[in-house]
Amino acid sequence: MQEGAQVIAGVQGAMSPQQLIGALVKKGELTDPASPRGRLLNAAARLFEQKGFSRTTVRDLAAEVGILSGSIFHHFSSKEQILCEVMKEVTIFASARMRSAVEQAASPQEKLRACIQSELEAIHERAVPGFSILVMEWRSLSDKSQKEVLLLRDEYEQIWLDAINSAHCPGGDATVVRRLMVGALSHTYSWFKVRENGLTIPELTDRAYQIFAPKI
Amino acid sequence: MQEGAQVIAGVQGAMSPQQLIGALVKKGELTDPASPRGRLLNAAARLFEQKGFSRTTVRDLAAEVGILSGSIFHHFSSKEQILCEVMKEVTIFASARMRSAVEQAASPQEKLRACIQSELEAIHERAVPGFSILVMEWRSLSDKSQKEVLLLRDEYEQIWLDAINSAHCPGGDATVVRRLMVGALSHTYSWFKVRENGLTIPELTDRAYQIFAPKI
DNA sequence: TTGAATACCAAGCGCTTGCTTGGTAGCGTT
DNA sequence: AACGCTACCAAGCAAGCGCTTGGTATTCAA
Repeated sequence: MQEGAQVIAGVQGAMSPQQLIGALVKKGELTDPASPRGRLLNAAARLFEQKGFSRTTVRDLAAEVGILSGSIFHHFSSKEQILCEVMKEVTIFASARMRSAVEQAASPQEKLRACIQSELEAIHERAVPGFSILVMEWRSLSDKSQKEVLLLRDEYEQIWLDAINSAHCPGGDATVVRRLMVGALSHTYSWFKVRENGLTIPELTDRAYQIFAPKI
Repeated sequence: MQEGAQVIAGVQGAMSPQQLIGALVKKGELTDPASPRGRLLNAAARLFEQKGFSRTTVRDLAAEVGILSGSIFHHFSSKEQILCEVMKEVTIFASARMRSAVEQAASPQEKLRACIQSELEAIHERAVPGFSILVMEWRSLSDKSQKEVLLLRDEYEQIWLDAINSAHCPGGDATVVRRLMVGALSHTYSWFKVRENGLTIPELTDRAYQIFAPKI
């Protein structure tokens, strides 16, 4: 059993989101989504993403999980701490997801494409609920919390930078390219809808790849 | 003198922001920034951009122009209306600015480059204070206000779409390309700083152009 | 000289906000 | 049976919020 899980973990791309979450929970890197704290974090991720951090009240959040607002502060010390914890867990999960997607890809070009698709899936599928919060609500965090999240964020960005460098994208150094790309991709949250019978995520990935990847 | 101004207006790219604002005020399209209402709108644009709409209180805004909070509602019916008016005036000004920049450019490629540079200047120079609000605070507007702003926004976007189409950018239809671009460019607000002795705006324009324009 | 319009003050209302406090029900351990 | 721990409720506080009301000083046209 353990060995079987190891094998599956080796080909992580084949892991379902639930499997990946389970593995990360076991390692103690994520909060169990079935626990009271975990349910609060998931609900907060959804609400902060839908309505924005400052337009979400602790009463909204409490109602979402079926408790009273005061009870939230048995699990968290402040509303801002909830945002911080959400961002940290979202980052950890998105990193693990993208790393496994990149590992599955063979060529540098495919790795870059995997990054793009992984981030788009994180934003639009249920893959990583709350991912867009990372960009949209950054200013709602205190300086102290920003530093905490940034430590985890660096891992995530390093995967991107490696992919961009290896693929030899145009537009100068990888940092600038990545920053332009994170803007382009995260902004899709406000206009791209999966359900409409228009663009699909793989198609949108293609468009972005055509733009950012080197044209031969 | 008047003729001289006319000549300069003909080559509108040479107009200073103050001249352009003056012309638009004369046409009744913008509020006079020297009027009480105009000073409130300018202060609101600065504050909403710096701190975000919901983190800016009417008391903050009142203090910024040196009046009491209640006096604001002599000029506006609600805080949200202020945001709406700011967005409308910002859009009108940015449209006029970009149109003149595009008219000055000769080739389709130069027109696209002019669009990119104009939008980056709008975001980062004092050129169009509050421009980033258009993207960042969109969700803070009511549906009704969104429609009002959208009418003006369409003009602005049409300039972009024409430029993208004429320049034959990769990445499929112009609408998607523009949407990826607006994300990339507006997100620069949170990482690009003019003062640092790093990238300049023309240099950043080049990077973005290299990415989005067709490579030969 | 009067009257209307503009721009603002002074005071505060009603509501919502994040958060606190004191207490309790359920549960597993000893 | 007694304990301690977790998870929660019930009630509400203090502060801050957008906004209202009634009144005043200044300006300018009639």
